[in-house]
Amino acid sequence: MKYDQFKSNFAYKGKSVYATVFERHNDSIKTKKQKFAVNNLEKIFKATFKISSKIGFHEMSLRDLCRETGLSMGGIYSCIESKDIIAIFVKDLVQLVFSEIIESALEQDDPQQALDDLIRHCMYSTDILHPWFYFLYFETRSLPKGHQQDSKNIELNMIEKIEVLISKISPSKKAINHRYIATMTLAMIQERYLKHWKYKSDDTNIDEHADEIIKLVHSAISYNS
Amino acid sequence: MKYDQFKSNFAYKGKSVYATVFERHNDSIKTKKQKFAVNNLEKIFKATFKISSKIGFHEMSLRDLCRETGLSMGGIYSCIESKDIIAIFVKDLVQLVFSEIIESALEQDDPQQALDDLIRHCMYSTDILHPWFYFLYFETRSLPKGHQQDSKNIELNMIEKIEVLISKISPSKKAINHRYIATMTLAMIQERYLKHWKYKSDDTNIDEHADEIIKLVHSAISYNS
DNA sequence: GTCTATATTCGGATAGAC
DNA sequence: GTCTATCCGAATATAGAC
Repeated sequence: MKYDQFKSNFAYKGKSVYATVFERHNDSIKTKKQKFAVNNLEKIFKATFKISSKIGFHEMSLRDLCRETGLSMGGIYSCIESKDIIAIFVKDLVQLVFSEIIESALEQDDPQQALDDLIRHCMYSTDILHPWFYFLYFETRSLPKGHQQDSKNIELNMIEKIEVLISKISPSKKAINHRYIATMTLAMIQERYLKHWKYKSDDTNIDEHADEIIKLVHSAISYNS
Repeated sequence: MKYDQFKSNFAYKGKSVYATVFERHNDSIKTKKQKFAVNNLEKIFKATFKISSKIGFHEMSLRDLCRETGLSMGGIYSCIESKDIIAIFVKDLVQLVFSEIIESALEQDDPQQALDDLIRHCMYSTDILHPWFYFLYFETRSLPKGHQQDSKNIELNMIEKIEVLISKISPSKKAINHRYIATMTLAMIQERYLKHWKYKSDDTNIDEHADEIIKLVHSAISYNS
């Protein structure tokens, strides 16, 4: 399944992301009407990602956020109970998306196909939800203490799943350590969304990029000497 | 040249890093006696790295810095003219170290050996100066606008040099794009110092880790199909 | 060269009108 | 549900004593 097809089936694109956030956290959101809340959440997240990507989450003041969203302080606080909770909502959504990607890729029996799908779907979802994944990576330190380990576990869990698949593909020990290949696979996937500025003007599209990563992983798995 | 030998020849370890900072920036440092300045710079940088790695540079207040260094506000400001300049000094040192690593590795004629050395020396120097490189990666956004591009250029320059070496090793076009392999090589090097928390309790030492990266790069260069 | 004390600005958060 | 006005603590930076 290539990018276009993946995207058309993807549950978290457009407005539906904010609806998901609202449904998962409506206990802490003062505004109870979904229509109002989703509309403001969209403004708040888009503005947060825009400003934070330039200067960082902590340096972004709520007055910056008012200016960018067009909302007032009161309007902001009707959707979020504190500044911190914006980052927590992001972590929660990223966690949800990755867990669904993993679950879906592991449904099939062929480990080779499962690995390729996992790599592809990670790349596609981190592209569609780029600001969310980018934010979480760079702002994990801004999360309240209890949530920071969650963020690291999202990554460790993904590496573990990749490692298991590699070991199924190549049961005998090869030249390059499997855990190590798994770690590097994720690092290569992250490279694209973390260094977005490198790829904006690039002619390599995301399908080709995924192909290159998959080839590189295959070459590492089968490497001898 | 393995880690221990590299480290014993390395110019920027221990106190000499702070002496380098002082020499390169003494025009903006009020304290003119090297002995005093170097001593305080050491305290300031160590404290900055410790606090920033946990909560981020912007969230670190100068009062935090006073507490951690044992210096007063006046003592801090005798060595740095503003908070921002701490980050600028870091960028400057990282730039210096990488440019010397590149220059030294490219002195030899064999491109295969030069590439292996470049990878190894990047890994070793980013390990020895871990807090400096880690800080620059995560705090590039905290740099004053004019300095942010410098930071990105350090990375782009390294990738370019790696790409040239790969193309010398493998002049004919192979299955995986050379620019792409170069980009991934740097991403793999960075993986270790960016996710330090993964490797603290790991039994893989840095020489073995460098070996694995070099094997993986070789496998990518020679991959067919 | 280093300290304490202070000026001044700006942050997150809230109360109450509409 | 959204706005304006305001509280209060904390931030960077400086002035002047020692």
